[in-house]
Amino acid sequence: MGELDAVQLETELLERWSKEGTFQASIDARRNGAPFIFLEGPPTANGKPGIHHVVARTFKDLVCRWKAMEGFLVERKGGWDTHGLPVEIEVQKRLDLMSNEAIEAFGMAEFNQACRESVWTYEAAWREMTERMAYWVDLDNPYVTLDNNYVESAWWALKQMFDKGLLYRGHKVLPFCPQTGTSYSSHEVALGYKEVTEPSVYVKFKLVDDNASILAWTTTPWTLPGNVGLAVGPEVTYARCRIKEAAGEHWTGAGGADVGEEVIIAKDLMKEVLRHHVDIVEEFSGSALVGRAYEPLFPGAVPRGESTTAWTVLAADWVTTTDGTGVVHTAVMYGEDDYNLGMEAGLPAHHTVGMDGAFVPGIHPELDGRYVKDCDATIIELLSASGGTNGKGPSSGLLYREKDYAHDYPHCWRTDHPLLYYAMDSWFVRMTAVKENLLKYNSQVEWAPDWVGEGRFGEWLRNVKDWAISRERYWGTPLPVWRSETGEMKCVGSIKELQDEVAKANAAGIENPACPDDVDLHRPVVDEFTLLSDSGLPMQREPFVMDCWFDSGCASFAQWHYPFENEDVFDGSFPVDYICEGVDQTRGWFYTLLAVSTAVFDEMCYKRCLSLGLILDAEGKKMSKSRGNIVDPWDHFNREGADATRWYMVTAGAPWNPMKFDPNGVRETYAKMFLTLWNVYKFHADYAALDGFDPDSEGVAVHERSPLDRWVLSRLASVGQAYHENFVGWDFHKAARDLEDFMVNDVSNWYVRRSRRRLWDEADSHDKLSCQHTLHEVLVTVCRFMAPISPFMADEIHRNLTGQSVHVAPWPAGVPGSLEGATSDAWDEQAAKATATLPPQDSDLEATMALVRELAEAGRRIRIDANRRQRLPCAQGWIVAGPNLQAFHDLLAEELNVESIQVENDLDRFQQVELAPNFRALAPKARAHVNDVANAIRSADDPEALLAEIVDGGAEVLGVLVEEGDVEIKRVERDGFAAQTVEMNGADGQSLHVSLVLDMNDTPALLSKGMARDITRRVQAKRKALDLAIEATIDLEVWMVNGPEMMADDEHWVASETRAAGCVFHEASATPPSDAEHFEVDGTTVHFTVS
RNA sequence: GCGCGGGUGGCUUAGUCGGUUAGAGCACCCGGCUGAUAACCGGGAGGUCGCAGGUUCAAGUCCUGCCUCGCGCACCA
Repeated sequence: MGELDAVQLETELLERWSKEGTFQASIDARRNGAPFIFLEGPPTANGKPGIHHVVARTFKDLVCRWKAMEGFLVERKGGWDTHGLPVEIEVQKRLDLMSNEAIEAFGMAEFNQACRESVWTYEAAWREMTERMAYWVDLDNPYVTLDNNYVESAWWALKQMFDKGLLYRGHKVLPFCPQTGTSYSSHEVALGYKEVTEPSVYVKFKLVDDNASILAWTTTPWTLPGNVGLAVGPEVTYARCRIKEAAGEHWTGAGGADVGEEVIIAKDLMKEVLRHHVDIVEEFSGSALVGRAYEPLFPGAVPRGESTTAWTVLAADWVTTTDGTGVVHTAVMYGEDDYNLGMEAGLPAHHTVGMDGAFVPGIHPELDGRYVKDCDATIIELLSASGGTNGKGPSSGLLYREKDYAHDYPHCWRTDHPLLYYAMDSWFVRMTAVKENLLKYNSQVEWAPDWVGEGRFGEWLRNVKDWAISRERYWGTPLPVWRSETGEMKCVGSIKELQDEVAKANAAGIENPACPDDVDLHRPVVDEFTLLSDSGLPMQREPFVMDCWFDSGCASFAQWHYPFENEDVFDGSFPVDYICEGVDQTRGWFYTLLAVSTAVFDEMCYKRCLSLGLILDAEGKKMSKSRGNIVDPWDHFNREGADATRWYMVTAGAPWNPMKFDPNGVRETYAKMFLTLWNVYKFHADYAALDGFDPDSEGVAVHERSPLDRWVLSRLASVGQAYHENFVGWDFHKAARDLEDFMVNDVSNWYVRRSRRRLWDEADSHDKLSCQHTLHEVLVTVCRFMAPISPFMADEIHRNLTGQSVHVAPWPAGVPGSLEGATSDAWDEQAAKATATLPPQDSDLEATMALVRELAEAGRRIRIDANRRQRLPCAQGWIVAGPNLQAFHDLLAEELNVESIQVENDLDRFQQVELAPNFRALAPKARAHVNDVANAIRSADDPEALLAEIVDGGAEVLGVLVEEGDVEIKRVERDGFAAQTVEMNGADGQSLHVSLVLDMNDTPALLSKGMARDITRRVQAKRKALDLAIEATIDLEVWMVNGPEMMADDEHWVASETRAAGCVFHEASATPPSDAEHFEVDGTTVHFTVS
């Protein structure tokens, strides 16, 4: 029997699949089926694939394969995400172009060319991984987001939005990364929150015409030079406090206040903020402060311009007293609320910080030109100086306190630098205008798990913000909007339109480069076109590219170059049936798909979405390059194979739960599921070959087969049915765990073990044929069920058994996709049943066999308790109570090693009654006494008598009338017998107590027989050690010291079992040769030689 | 801070409507069985079911608070 080499098996199959075109065949075979549309979330190929990609691809693949087996037509177009910041950053690192200036000096065209190439860096690695793991997807005709066709479709979509008024140009405060020079949308920001501890400061804003200062708090000292206002809550109560005495020694950090100095702060926050003993001089509401002027902290940093409200106190109803001082420092350009308030109140809008993240000249000699995040200490120092930064503060300076403040702050998801909130020009999609539709379509999606859709994703949609889609970058889908000086705008939705507009501009005398049909829709090419506005002005393209999430959000139609081509294909495949990605895509792809389809088509995009949990390492830590705990899928592909890796990933837990990837788990899966399956198959195949078994020959009707056969077939049907239902409910892990358990425990450890002797029979027999058919049917069906999860071994075995690939085989639970009028939206159970191929179920038989197996185990326990070795037979075994097991008496006798099985009808001979309280029934009657009553029942002196009384109308126990339903009657073996009792659930739901009793008396015949078995076992082991062929014959000689009298029949039995042509049992006086094997059992020493 | 999902022997995990002694696998120990595979069977050791309260005759399960891990939201001053 050949050893299993899973890796070789798989690589050979891969070759075969590729030679035979099995993937295509599996699609073609369902050409007439109803379509099931899968949409691939495009990965970027400029990073190496890891084990988490294998997980996602396994779940994508298994659903597609499953649906295909159900008869659906499942085409699977691959895709690549090729634009965006990740690509640019890779290239920037490689070419050492760490700023936008550097890129422009290098040349935008050259830079973008480098990006275009960089995108494919790991394509080969992705392809190899994809093929090796058997993810069936069409990588030869994928959609690629950088293709002109794809970009053109994206342009078309933008124009739809533009025409609907959903695309607009705005000026907003956005999270901005000075390193990459670009702002981010909220879903990108969400990728980069990190907890940081930074100095926060309480600053005194000295009032003009008053000695008091208003205290305000900020966590971003770098925004202080930009301060132009203070916001107070009009309803909030503020207190004017006078410092009573100097602070104690516990003061830490910079800042302070002199005795007699006065500060204004929200009354509720005095305790929180003030570190001095103070007297409250006065209390007033915030509105009393409104309009008061204060001294600018950095005079001259912001020009006053026309503003009359600059450096005064303003009212804002969003000011709270949950933290800070109840006074909000307002720097118009660096906070969303600040900006809105500033616009309302007419504060000067002036940048104190450049796009490079450094202070602009003229702020302060010590700050100008420095990166703002490096200036915290300097600013604190400047404020603390006597008189403060403006020289008009108190002698204690303008800083009251500094305090380290820990909070989550957004960081650039690519460069890890802190983001700055920064007012800038940007383009937006008005998602807030279609919020209701987003919610409506989301509610129609079948989410797995459902709480992601309702909870996490729903939450996100309820808080939806306009989508900032423009990026001040180079490599991406260019924003197709041209704009004139006066703000006239035109959005271009196709190449044709661009050509028309260029022609129009050229006709008006504008000079433009050529615009051929294959014009590259990227920067800088498109930047060079100047178009003509309706009023005759030149228009330049808005110099942005799109958020790359917008690209992938267009995948459902842009993959088909819709609407320029493939209109019918698109119409037939939208919305898609199924997508599957990691839960981290909730705000990524899951959102952008829905956002685009809602804005463009006013429709949902996907009907079902499987959201996968994160992949953690064996310790439960997130896998990341920096931690170095990434698992390389090839470690397992090359050791246990892709089958075991995939099966492990599916069985490790619910798909949406975080998965701890334990390399040892893969090994375990291999040893259990795949070795077992393979050996069962080999067992079948070897005998089938030996006997010339033909599965297509006339079989044996199931009802004519042995109970063992009917049992395993019934189990197959039960497990298969549940397997299918678990698939439908997304519980792939439960399905696979149950199938594995069935394979290992029911098929291998019981059915095959019990059937071995049936196949040894060298003559053709009805029973042998039944067994072969049964095993054949079990294996074929198991292979079909497991094929979606682990497609290799299932195919190998299926091909060998049927001559056909499992991947074109039908799903055993039915093939609804092939039925007339089928849709992918619902499993038509009635219709599908007609095509199901599961064998008949017999639940009584399953329950009976469960009992038989328990009795067999009970027998082993009895022997251990009684210290009787397994191979020494017992004369007799009694089965007490329970159902009729006649059909299994032979089997049990063999398992138990007893000469005969008898049914004992007199229960009392071997069993006694035990009573247990039924709390559910008893509790309402006995109430607080239930435990006392329960104990009384349990410890009754004479349970039989008590039971009789209960049955006879009820017994009074501690004042409670105990009736039949109040107790559970348990029958257990009587003390003093070699017996065990097992419990089973009868067909009527009653629990039955069945005892097994073994006769422990020895007779010469039993001792002889037992010895024969021991000798046989040793000789067989020796044969195996000598590596003899199964049919090889031997000569056997046996010597015994202190042995039992051997019966002639037993000696013959030993000879025949061990295929001993010559077999000699020597007289007790004979001396064995010195090289004889020997062993000892129950006081007998046995020597033997095999030759 | 708010929301979601977790926390059950060394590890992985099951646990229904609240019901008697919390179930399995891996690893470990002892024993058995085997022409049966990296197998199988029996037994053992190993559990304050995150912590603390509460409801109840009875809580891994329900309620409240807290701790902790992960994820998400808000992060504002």
